[in-house]
Amino acid sequence: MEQSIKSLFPDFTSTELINEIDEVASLRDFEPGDVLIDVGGYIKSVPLMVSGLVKIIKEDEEGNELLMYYMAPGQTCTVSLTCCMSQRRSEIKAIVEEPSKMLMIPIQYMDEWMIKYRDWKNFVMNNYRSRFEELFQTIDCIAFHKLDERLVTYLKTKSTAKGTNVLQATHQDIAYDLNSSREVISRLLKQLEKEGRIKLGRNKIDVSTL
DNA sequence: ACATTAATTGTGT
DNA sequence: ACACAATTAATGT
Repeated sequence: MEQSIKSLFPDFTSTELINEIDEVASLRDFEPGDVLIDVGGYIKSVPLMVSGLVKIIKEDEEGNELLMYYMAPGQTCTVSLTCCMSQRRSEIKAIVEEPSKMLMIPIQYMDEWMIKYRDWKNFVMNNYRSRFEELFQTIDCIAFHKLDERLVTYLKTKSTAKGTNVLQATHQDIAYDLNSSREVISRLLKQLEKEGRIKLGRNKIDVSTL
């Protein structure tokens, strides 16, 4: 246990911190479709990702979604950190995409750990930085690039996040993530296939040649 | 193995 | 964006 925490979260250097995590955290399993946190919700525990994949989306009043970024093993939910520190409600929704395990840490430890453990603070800050970078990239993509380029970026991001070249998704799923329509995605995918950049199949997209 | 049906994908307007 | 056609996978008989 101790070893796996160390290798997953290299930022944790002090044994006191690791021991305390070991003590107060509970390991929980999540299934695809589970909602970690919804818009407007408060949070009671901060998750440390051990395995799996979670997607973070922004949702507007009409229920239109937009993929923000993925949360992968070794990371934490930045939003839940801000939420618990300032007692604010969540602006986003987190949906489990692949069976996942996470260490749940009750939020009452957060304030204390920030002061007590330098390495915890580092971890949180590093996490912030990488999340911000990802977000900037996403914003850049939305603001300055056409949908076809966004789609390519999306496919690349998704395949690295999932660690596979064959993505399991319907055109509709992708359309939701990019806040577009299914027909448009179908046509763009078809185009990419014609260009020989991907291979299409029902419910799957082979991205290995992208 | 075949028919039925639901889900996914393709296309024209 | 909508309507509909075509194709594919899943399921029952």
